[in-house]
Amino acid sequence: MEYNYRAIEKKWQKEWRDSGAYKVSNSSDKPKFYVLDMFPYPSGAGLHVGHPLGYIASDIYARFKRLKGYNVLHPMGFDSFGLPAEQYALETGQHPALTTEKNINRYKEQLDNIGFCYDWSREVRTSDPGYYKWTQWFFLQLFDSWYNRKNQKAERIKDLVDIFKAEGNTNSECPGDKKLRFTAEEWNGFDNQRQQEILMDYRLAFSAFGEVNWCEALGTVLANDEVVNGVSERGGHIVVKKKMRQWYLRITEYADRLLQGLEQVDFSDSMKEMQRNWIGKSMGAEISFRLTPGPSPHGEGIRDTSEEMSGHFFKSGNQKFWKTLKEYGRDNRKNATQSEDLLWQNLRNNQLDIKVRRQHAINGFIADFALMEIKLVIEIDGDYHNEQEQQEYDEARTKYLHEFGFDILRFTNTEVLEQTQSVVGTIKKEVQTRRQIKREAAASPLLRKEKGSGDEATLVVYTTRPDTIFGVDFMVIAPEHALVPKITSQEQKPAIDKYLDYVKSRSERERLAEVKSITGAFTGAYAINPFNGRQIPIWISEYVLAGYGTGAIMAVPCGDQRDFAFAKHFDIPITNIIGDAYNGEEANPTKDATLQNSDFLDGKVMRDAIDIAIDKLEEMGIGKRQVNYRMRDAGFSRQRYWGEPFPIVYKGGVAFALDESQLPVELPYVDTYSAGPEGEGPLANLADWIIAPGGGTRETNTMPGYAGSSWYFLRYMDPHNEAVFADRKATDYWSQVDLYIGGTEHAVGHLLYSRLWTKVLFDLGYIGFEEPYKKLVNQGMIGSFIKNIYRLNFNYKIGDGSGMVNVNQFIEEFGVHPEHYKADIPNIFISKEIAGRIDSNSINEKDKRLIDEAIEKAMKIKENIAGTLFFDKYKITGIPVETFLVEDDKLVIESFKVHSRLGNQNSIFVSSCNTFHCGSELGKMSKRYYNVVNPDDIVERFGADTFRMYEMFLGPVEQSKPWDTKGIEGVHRFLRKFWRLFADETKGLIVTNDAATPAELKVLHRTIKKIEEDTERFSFNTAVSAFMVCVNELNDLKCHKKEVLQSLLVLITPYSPHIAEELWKLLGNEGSVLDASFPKFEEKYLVESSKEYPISINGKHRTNINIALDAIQPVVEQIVLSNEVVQKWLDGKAPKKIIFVKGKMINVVI
RNA sequence: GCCCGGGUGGCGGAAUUGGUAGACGCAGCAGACUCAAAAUCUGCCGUUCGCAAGGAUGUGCUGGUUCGAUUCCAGUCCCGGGCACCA
Repeated sequence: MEYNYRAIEKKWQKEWRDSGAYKVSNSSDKPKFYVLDMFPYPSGAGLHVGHPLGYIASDIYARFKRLKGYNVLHPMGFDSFGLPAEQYALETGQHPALTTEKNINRYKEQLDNIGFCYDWSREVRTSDPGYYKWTQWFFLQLFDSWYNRKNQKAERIKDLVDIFKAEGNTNSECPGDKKLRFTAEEWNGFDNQRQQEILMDYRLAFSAFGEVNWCEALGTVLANDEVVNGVSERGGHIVVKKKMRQWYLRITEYADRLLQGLEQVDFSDSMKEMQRNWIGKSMGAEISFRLTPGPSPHGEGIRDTSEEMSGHFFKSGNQKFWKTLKEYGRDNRKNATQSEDLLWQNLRNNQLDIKVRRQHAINGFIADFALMEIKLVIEIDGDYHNEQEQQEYDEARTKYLHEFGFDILRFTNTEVLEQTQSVVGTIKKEVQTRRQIKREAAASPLLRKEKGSGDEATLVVYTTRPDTIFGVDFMVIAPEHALVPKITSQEQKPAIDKYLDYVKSRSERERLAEVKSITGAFTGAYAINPFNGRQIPIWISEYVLAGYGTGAIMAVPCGDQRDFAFAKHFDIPITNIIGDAYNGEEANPTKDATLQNSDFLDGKVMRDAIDIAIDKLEEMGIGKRQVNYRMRDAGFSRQRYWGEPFPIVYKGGVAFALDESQLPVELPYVDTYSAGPEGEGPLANLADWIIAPGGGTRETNTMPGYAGSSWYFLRYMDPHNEAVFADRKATDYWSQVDLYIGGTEHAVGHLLYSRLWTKVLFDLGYIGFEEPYKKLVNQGMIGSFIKNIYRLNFNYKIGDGSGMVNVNQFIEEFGVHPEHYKADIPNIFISKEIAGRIDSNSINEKDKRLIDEAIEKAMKIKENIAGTLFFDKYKITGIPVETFLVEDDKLVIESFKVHSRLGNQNSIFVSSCNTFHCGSELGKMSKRYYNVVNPDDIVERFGADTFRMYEMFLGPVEQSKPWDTKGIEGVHRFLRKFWRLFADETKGLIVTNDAATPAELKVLHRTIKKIEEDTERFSFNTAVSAFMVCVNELNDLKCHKKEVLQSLLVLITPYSPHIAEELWKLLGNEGSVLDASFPKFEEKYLVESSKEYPISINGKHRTNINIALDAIQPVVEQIVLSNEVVQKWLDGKAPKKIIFVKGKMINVVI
């Protein structure tokens, strides 16, 4: 009875399919376990051996959990919307629906060959209308939600509208347009269109104008991947930025929760780190700097900061006036009005649990009362000015205080005098609300300022190092910064304009490419250091990005390398604030130096000074703690065909959601895939479809690839439900994915988006959990060697040789690319050794002679073929050669001539020895390297069980490693050996019912323990090796006992299910081994009475002695010392010390 | 540049808390069976000295802690992955 794996595997795969062995129920007494693979995009190339690595790992784990008594959900599906199918359609005219269907069928066939335990009845495809109906539905939920920062969760738009009706947006900042402020009255006065526009600035799915890569020549928008060095990857056409209306997901609102959620999930450190980097949270401060006057090109300039105005309205940028101001405040306090005094009596001494200052100077103003902590000013409108004048002052003052983040509460004299308690109550309430907001703001992206903004009088910078404020030698703002035209001085205008032209001429790619070049221009304007009044020049430079922070930085050259380089390049004097820690040669970004030349921070360690500095800035009202995120809102529309249509119609320019009952919006059939008239997606060409039945025009963008994959794990739970995306009972039962396996390439994209969707669904009450994936395991890539052959460069002239052939002409003439040209051109191939010498310019005479001879030979052959041939002497090109034509880096020349796309009978090989070597380097498995190994071939040769075990045996799942088909023999031999424990070729089944010996039981239970532990911690490679050890030992013991073997069979089922099932049946068992229960490990079989102790002398292992495990130290010492090896090493001396670690080892120190 | 991994035989890799480094497999060498091949089985297999017994040395490199370090600490080099004028 032979191990006929082909027959066995086919038989059981059919059996499992017919009996529905892997069908999973949503109701079970067993505990649930959800094992999920990242579903594949079904590409035309099919699977290669790298793909199933993760699938095998998850399959093993799923089967293991099933044996352990869990109800296991282990589904599979297809991420079937995507660009490649559309690209293919564009090239061949085949509809993506057809090619996708074809590819999926091939994938399923390949997957079934490997024997996975998927419940195919739960298969999902993102391109199915029954599936994307719900993707569209999710989009509508996002569209109909906003993020309530107070409650830190998504809420419905109608609740937001209620708030606006009642109080406007005074208590919540608008995330879309941070400057937008309106009252309830104003809101109610807006027309519907205006209201919808405002709501769009709050929606979690919103539309806005964004830049896309527009390629005029191709008439389409390109993904970032498709753009290389500013031109299209295909064809090399110019690509420009074009503004288009796009959909976005407001993921930035969830930045903090996405960050915090990482604490609750079991992802690898590097994975978490990648997500943290992506979110890019940094803590720092925003600091407002006053500007000194600089004559503007328009002659307006900035208002003179030393200007003094009448009344108690002051503006001052320098200390002299600050002082004057303070004196003025003191005077006012002495001459307070009656109402001021009355209110003061009610506010002083922390009566409202907050410190209130009276007649306090804030940035050039004297406020009647100032509550610095919450940035609130209380003013009592007196009656000693005429009304007109008073209003002007108030207006100006309000404006300026707003600029510094203060709000003003106004009361009249009469109010204060007559309704004192009501006034105090109002203040009290305001204090509470503002404190609450402040708390939230500290924990959310709320406080982010509008990018690139700034106002005329101040420059707001973001810094993580406010402690270095005395080391600021210049400011740098982004060239796109709104302040640039306003502050540029007359003299500097030409230089700035020139620089701006230069920046415009550079594509984003270029700006990013030349990281180290230093460019910039001086604006002629100065900012004022608020602490020492120093004038700081303001520069612009492309190294400061408009999109991050405030688009402006304070440059501290002694502490930041880029700032340092900039200062050196433009000869800006450098202030040293860290003494010896700065050597003048390079910046020192330390946080541990002690500050000098830093006024009130002198002597402080920088790390501690950060908080002190911010406190001071806050107290002065010119700075605040600020959290910044690198993450941007996620673009959610594509100008493509093969994706989910949006359930959106436009009426009068306003986007409206379709009603749920109108879903799905099915993707209409098209026969051309070219872009719409304005570069929209192909859907824009369908004049009929665009007109929506209920009026209005449809959105012609489609959703991106990650739309469908953001929630697919939920659909598996209840895949055929037509009423909801999944029944709440089903999502409550299956809940989080317990184990998610997939590649690192989705670390930030897919994982972040699906975490976002899950959080939104949770907030809206649709599901009961907030994180989709409890544990994530990343499988490594399986690489493959790329074998390179080196060809002597040549040119081939057609016909009479009147012109050299360029590639396009060649293709026209011969119908193939020259590289694939199989005709009789006598190509000359150079062996790796000589090629290496050519590359390193150390080519010797012999090499030259060999090559010259080859050329001569080629020329002779050439006489028989048309055209003219030229060789480029001693210049070579490495070309990937089909790996199956190379053995141990040696080219199989005869096969090459026949089977390679590069070879023909005239091929000439130049080598300095008998064999012809190719180059070899580790790389990706890819069609274009001709190194793809197809799992079907491996399964055909060795069987699915061997393939599964070998993939696991290669090394840890998480690790990347090269594929080597040779090694698979070992695993195959192991399975045959395993089979022979049960059956003999001639005698048939040889399993006996004899009782197992202690030695056999020991082997078995040691294996049970090892397999259980290793499987549980995803150490599948060591588990396979444990099986090998076990089989070797049972073989040595000649053990064929059912008692032992049957348990072993269950153990190995997850790894090699087919052979296990077959032998299970042969042993006469009823039912399937899939439903057996995992053998129970029993310690008692492993208990030993003695141990072969390793004996070390001075830490070096010398011998082993068998000693009883319960022996106590004195006895052990005696035994050890009497040992002859130990005696020899002691050489008559007495040991200094004997270290005895019970059950481990003994070390004698001499 | 920053962040995260990782460096162990000819190769893939093992050593779970500091305790016999190199499990298991591949490749290689020697042998058995065979007319032969395949298949199978046995032995050897880090380097080095030695006929052997046995010794020296050895986990990228340099130091340190320890009775004892692949494992812990400091520094350094190299490789892989991610991010990148991010203030």
